[in-house]
Amino acid sequence: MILEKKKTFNAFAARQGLRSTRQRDIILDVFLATHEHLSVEELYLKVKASQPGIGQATVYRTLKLFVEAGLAREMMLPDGQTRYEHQLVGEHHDHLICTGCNAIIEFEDEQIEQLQRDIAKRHGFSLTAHKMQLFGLCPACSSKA
Amino acid sequence: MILEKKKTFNAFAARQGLRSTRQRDIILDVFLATHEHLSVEELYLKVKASQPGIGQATVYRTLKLFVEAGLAREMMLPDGQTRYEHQLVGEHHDHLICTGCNAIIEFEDEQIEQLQRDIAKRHGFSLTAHKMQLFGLCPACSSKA
DNA sequence: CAAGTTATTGAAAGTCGTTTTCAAAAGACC
DNA sequence: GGTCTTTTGAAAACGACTTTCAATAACTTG
Ligand SMILES: [Mn+2]
Ligand SMILES: [Mn+2]
Ligand SMILES: [Zn+2]
Ligand SMILES: [Zn+2]
Repeated sequence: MILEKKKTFNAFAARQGLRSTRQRDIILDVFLATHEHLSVEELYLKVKASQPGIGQATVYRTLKLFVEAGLAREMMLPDGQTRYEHQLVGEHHDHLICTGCNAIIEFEDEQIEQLQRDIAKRHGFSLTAHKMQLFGLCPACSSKA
Repeated sequence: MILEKKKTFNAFAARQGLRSTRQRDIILDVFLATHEHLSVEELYLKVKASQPGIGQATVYRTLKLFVEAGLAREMMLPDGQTRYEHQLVGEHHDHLICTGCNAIIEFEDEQIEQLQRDIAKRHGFSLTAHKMQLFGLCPACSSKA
């Protein structure tokens, strides 16, 4: 699975005439080893553990390549940092976010997706993407408050 | 209606012990005269037309007060600028955005809202807010492409 | 309404995430 | 290896916003 994603990226790189570098390999390994919604800074710190000399700019640049290659998705939470998460082909989910502890729960709701398509259609729009985030307090944070 | 909103703000200001200033009056007037989703910069330029000496920081500060007072809502589009729009008590809408011409269409969908509440409930969350934006091409932009 | 107190203001500096610049280093191809 | 390009890291630049601070304006009180 991880191997498959590496192949996806290598194929993308070849297609784009990108060179294969040690830095991109490490960043890809670190990214694929995570299962969260990490900010560039967080990723950068993890990457530096494997390879101290690596530059922040390279991490920024490389994550954008992952998005182009289709294996990462960019997301913005209200904290003003861009975060990246794995993107599986043909899959999509939205987020339920605890404003107390920043926990993120992923969900899919085909009914909502359909209603969204209906709304777009009603206005003659050709829909290309959407963003939906629900904010509240998770059970633990609710009981604390 | 505009008068009523001014009263809302004055009541808020009184409650908070805020002073009534010429700057806040002008910014409120300009804000209430708009019907779009304006960035701070756009608002600032409009405000400067009425009152050239006014500072950008004052516009930033004042718009936050409007949000606290409940008469404005803050929104973020992917362009990285905070925008403000009118907020009517008890009303809510989401946005359908054309990525071609940046047109914004507002919509409400009680079915989706209900499904969102269901999702939150299913995860034991107490929902406090949500953000939903649909992206695509409006009819005009679709036909161009 | 003058004096005293405190909030507000505008300009400029600071912050923070991100992007760009640029010279050195590394990859690709011969 | 030699040549041509891409990539890299450090540092500077950027852009939206926030903070600082001294001057000014709004209330309060006598
Ligand atoms: Mn996710
Ligand atoms: Mn709106
Ligand atoms: Zn929580
Ligand atoms: Zn359009």
